[in-house]
Amino acid sequence: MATIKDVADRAGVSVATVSRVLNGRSPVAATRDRVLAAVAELGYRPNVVARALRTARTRTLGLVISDLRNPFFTELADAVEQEARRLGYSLIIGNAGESPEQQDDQLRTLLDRRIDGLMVSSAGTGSEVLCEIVASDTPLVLLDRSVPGVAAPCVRAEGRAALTELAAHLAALGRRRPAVIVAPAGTPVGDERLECFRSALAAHGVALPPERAVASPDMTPAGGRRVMRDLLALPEPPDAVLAADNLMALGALDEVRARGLRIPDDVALVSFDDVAWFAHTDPPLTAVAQPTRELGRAAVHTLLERVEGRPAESVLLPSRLVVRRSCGEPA
Amino acid sequence: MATIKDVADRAGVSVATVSRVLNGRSPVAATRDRVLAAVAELGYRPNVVARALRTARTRTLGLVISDLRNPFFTELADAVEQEARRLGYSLIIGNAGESPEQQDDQLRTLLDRRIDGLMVSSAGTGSEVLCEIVASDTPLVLLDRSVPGVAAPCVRAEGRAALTELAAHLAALGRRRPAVIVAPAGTPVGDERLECFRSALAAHGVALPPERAVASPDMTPAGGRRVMRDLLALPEPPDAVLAADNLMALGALDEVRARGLRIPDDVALVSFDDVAWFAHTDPPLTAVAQPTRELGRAAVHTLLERVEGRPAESVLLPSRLVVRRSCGEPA
DNA sequence: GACCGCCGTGTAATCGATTACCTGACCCCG
DNA sequence: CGGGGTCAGGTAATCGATTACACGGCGGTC
Repeated sequence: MATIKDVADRAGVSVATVSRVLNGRSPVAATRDRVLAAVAELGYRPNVVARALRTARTRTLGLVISDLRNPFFTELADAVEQEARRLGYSLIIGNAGESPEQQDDQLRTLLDRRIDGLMVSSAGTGSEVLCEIVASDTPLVLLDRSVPGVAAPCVRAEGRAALTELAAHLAALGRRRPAVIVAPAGTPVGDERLECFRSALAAHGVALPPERAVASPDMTPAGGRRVMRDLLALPEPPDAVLAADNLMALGALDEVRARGLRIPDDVALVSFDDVAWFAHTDPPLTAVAQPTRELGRAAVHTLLERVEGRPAESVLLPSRLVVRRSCGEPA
Repeated sequence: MATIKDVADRAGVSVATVSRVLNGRSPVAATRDRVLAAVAELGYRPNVVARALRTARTRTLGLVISDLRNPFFTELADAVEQEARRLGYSLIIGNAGESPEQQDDQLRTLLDRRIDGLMVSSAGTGSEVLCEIVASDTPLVLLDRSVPGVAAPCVRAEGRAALTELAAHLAALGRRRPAVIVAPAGTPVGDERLECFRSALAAHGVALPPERAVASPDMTPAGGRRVMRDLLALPEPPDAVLAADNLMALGALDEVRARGLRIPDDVALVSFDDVAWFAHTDPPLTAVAQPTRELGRAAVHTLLERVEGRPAESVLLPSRLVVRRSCGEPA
């Protein structure tokens, strides 16, 4: 593999000149042409490892997500990668698989690779490594999930408007006994969404008592299914269920089907998180859609502000309600 | 951030000694303890960029996949990452988004980062960059999709046994007019699977005429849906359809539903590729399951053979039929 | 007691780039 | 025609690690 020295020899100049040409700091056409010709002939590509060592910049960002196999995060990661690439950065994705230990492992690996900045959609609550990162002032942006005690800008979606709309939608369809399958304990976003939904319902004179807001043990279809079973076993079972995440919604759907109940006739189902698959379920699921791709883009922009030394602020984007058919047809 | 020199100063030894201790080449307990104490006190972590420059090894593998948002590839990527990490390597994932240009872009980026080896699940047919990679003898393994003209070991699944089983399954359920939604042109694996299925059907006296083996324009739900529409418009519409990929199967399912037909009563549907979601569709889809995680693991092992200078061979793993309810209940 | 060999450790070269600093050619002006 | 300014481009230091080589101290052997 050709090095800058080979190019210099071939063009009959010094390595410094080659470097200058390649970085656009040589205005002299004659030498520049010779150098570029040599680059082309040798198929030279700069060694980014050496460059990173010298400049202390890798032009690489890191993204640690809680679960790569969750389609919401897959799309988020894809959006982040595209935007990073568009702006001349590479992205390294680390998958935490919803395990705090694996998350820490991924964080360490990314730090060791001297990435220029880090985005984290944290699994579980505050991590020691995250605090170290803040302390070491590596640019950090929290994505989708804020972490208490970690002072870093957070890019996420809020659901107030969409949940207000959802409450109205359900009320208009005559649903009086809503329930929520809440995210596992320790997800502050989840609590916030719950309160939002509760107050939006109250505005229509509909109550959301604690026994109908049940936390799932984990963010999986199995967890969602379990909670749905418990909800349906209630003396007054719900006539509409909101699941706080797409995987739990899926599990809830399974439980409803397994009991031979029909959606939306017997119970309405809504998911927080819209993923492409929901358009293909039977019936297509009404969902609160987070602006996934915008979140990814905003995260990259916010992070690059920090990378380039400017202060950066948190970003809160609106979600919107996507009405399909899982709550019944509007009149 | 502490460097090896800081550690050396603190421990009162030279950088060479620190390096030797850290790489296990110093058997002397006394100095080793001093060095390790200094490492701990300073929170020293070796600069992998510098190490990579010196040793010309990054302990990083690259994976380029055709579409990150396709759940089959997501799971594949996850499996590859886990196995790589288990063996002490990092993985950088590049998403080609089913675009050959973007694939080439990702390949170049990975080469520039001086990864030790590369796994590619290629979008489209032979790429110039892929040939360059083979020529530059960067260790390369093809994953899931072989590429004609690229001499590299290929790790993929074959479907003979599963398709034979599927043919028997369909025959036993009285399906006489099977059809196939074929992968877009230029996917050799697709043709092979088609032939496999055709001959397996022939063994049961069932024909698969060309008009019932239609290639989709692309690997998307929309493409699958379009082909399904054409198939159902045939004078003799099929009574069982095999889609060559999970996304096309999804589109096919939509079209069947949109027409008010029922699965399996009016038409049976089978997907090549099993993904977690298929257990949650209505009805749950029968599918040919590739051994996704094993494929990922095998790809890493094969690649590391090449990385460590040993010859490596192609791997062909068996698929298996997962019978759910989309072809009808067995008698 | 001298010599040899072994072994632990330090010195310095090296990987491939970037860049501060210096040199020398050329031009312009007085 | 000489001095100073401009500027292209070369020399060499540098980033943080690894590692070949040199060196010195110690122990064993004759």
